[in-house]
Amino acid sequence: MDKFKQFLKNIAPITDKEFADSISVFTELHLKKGDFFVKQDKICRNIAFIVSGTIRIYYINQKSEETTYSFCQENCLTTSFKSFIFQTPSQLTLQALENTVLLTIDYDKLNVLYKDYPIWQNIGRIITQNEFLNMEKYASVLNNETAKEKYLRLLKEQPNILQKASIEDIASYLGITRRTLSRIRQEISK
Amino acid sequence: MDKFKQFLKNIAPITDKEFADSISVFTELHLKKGDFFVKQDKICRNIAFIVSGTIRIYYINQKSEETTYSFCQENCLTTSFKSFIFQTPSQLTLQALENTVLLTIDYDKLNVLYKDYPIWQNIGRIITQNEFLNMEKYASVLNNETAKEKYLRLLKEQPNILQKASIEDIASYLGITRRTLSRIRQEISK
DNA sequence: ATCATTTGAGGACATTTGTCCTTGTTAACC
DNA sequence: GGTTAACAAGGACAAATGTCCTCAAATGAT
Repeated sequence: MDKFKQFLKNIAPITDKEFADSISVFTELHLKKGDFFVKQDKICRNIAFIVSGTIRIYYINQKSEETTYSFCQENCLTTSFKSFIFQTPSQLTLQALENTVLLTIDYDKLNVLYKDYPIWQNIGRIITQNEFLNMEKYASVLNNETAKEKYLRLLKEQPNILQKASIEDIASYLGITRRTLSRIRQEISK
Repeated sequence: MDKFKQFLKNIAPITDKEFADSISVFTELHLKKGDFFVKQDKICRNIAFIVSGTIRIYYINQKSEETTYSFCQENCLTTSFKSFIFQTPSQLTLQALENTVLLTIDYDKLNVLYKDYPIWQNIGRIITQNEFLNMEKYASVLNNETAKEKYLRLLKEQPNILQKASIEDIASYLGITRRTLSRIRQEISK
């Protein structure tokens, strides 16, 4: 709970009272390794704060290959954004890579918060902005960096992902093949 | 003006009265080919609706190369998003690829609209969402498509960009070199 | 514990892409 | 109108990455 409060306070000046009122509509959800938080083609009803654990988001691309969209870890929010905001079927799948604890809120309850607490409007807007900036950064990396640079960046930014995700998952996140990632790892280990 | 009204109505149900009140705080700006709308390291004070023309957004990457971030055309919004929302120096440069007509509004005036007209809060939120979804799409393309696929996609989605942007600009947008783009174009022309 | 399945490393070769360069063409400027 | 600079095409070779594959180790299930 404290983690979530701190997370929100870093976004907007939510009062303790507002937080206490709000937190009561969140639900704690425990996922086991391999469990799904959102499945493809289902409408994503919830957005979640990750208290602990790791969620892998992926989709099936035009070539029918699984592509990792992102790895979400502790102290981050996770959802199938497009599906959640439009309440349409999700193209993304969200799956726990390890046992994971979430604080979730569903679409209707979030809209009640938006209505009752103006601060939540700010929080919602800022979160969307942050998601945009993250995606912009990711696109810039994909556009400008070599396979090796992208891998080293991931190691630096999410060092523990290596212990949690498979080589396959990481390769598709970086937009390269397993073979290329294997070569890079070999080269680095020297 | 009508173009802009239609654009806004497609986003949120703004009334004719609200539109008439709002439009008065926008400024029409005419850029000649080559003129800058936003320069790197300056704070981006304005957001603009493109009435006609084309804006190229680019940045200098870690290897000191110009990288095209996007091509914005008629009936779209354009700004250096991060710089505008945080009012911090822009990493992006926005330049007209041809004579361009804009409707612009500055940061302070937009915040007045947010305050006075709740509908503008919605518009602002939805625009941010759309920007996110565009960026998500772009990242997905960069991650999954080959050079040729990316080029064909650009041809399909922004066919007239070829007449307006240089091969260099297009190559950096697609994350490939001039040489590769030249080969693709040769192959296609057969 | 045993067997089957999944996963990661890496060989061999093909393909794609990049680098460096030259050339011809177009466009811009005095 | 002639000169210069910018731009696009493409040759030759190098480097990076992908494809297909095998093998060994790790993991999971019975």
